[in-house]
Amino acid sequence: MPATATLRARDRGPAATRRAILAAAETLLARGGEAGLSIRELCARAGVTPPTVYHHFGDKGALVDRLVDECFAEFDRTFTRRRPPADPVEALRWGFARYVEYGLAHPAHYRLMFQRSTARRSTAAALASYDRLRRRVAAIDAAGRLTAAVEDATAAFWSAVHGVTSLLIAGFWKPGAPAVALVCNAMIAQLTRKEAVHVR
Amino acid sequence: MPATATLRARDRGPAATRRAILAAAETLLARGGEAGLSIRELCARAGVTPPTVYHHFGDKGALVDRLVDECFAEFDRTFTRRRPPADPVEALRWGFARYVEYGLAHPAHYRLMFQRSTARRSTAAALASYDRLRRRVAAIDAAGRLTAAVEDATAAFWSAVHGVTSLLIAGFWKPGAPAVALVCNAMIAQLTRKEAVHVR
DNA sequence: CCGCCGTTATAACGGCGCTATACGACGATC
DNA sequence: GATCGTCGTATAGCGCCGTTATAACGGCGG
Repeated sequence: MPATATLRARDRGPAATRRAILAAAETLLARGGEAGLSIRELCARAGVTPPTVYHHFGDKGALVDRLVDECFAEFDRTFTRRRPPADPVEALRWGFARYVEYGLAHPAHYRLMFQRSTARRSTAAALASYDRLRRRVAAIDAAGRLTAAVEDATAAFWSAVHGVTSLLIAGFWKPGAPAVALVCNAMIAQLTRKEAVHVR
Repeated sequence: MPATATLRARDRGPAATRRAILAAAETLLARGGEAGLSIRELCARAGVTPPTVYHHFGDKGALVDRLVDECFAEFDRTFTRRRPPADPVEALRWGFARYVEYGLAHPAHYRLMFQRSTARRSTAAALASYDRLRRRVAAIDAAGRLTAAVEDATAAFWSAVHGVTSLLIAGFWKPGAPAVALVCNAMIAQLTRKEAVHVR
């Protein structure tokens, strides 16, 4: 039993209550996906009653938005915990591997972040993540090794790695499937080159 | 007002009732996505009461399964309505365009077919669709123009085109975005070749 | 000490998926 | 032609959901 749930909300302070609610939401999401994320079940786990949740977050959608922000924070940590290779193309390949890893480790989180049915506006956290990919691609371009516009290549890379990740998560094939490497390698081979080309 | 809903179920026969239920389900899916697909709302539109639905389909999941089957039938029609180019590689490129077209025309259907949260077993209809793609890829291989194993290349092609389609549907970029063509072209350029290579 | 206001709780509303039960129509049986 | 079983459909209700009107609690400024 989590310690945060043993205390009633009254004896804990608003900030801790917010944290307990988000923590319970994350647990429920991890266990039962978006469908398993129920306000009432969440309240039982967090030692809180529904009006408290609505007081702090407004409605369920807003609560999920905050949860997605936390997911993106953890997603970012996946890329910053370890150092990428110095070579910009290898760094991109390394980033693809981390991306797929995150999806497989947190499938419910991934679905919420990238496949939410109700189209919400992209949060700042999501845009920041996308921008990190763009900077990686820009670094390849700066080295004279990108064969397309930075903006387009970034979108293409994300599309491809998102495609393999979502099908992996959906269970259409297994983690080590050759298709995963095939897609990543094909995109890198086609949109980058081995040697720098100096355009003046 | 649809004619099928003006009659009470009693005066219509079981087969027509089934059809009316599925038709109402499809309308609701198209209008409000999976979340808008409610049994009770569906009943109101089909002129039917809940036990009738459960008598015919078992539960909501099974009803959705049947609906997905119908989606795959329409999906198939997208590829058979028009003739693909004779060249096998161009036929694949043509198929990618039809695939993306279908996703953009029927986003809620697409999500249900390929992004359903509750992982159901793949239906025969879904496997048949995948097999059609595999045959297209096998035709490229038979022409000596595939640079990977048929199985792996098929999975890779699907991953890539699914990636662009789902991000298009999610609204992350617009239909004409360069990334779409970039991904499709990169995959084709990397996994096929222009001229046949005869390996004996 | 009083009153205010942010925070939390009680209890309820309407809608959901689903079902126990009962009723009606139709074909088989005598 | 009357009887009966069976299949299809309807009534009414259960337990869950997200959400909210209302009220009680408790720390803080007066």
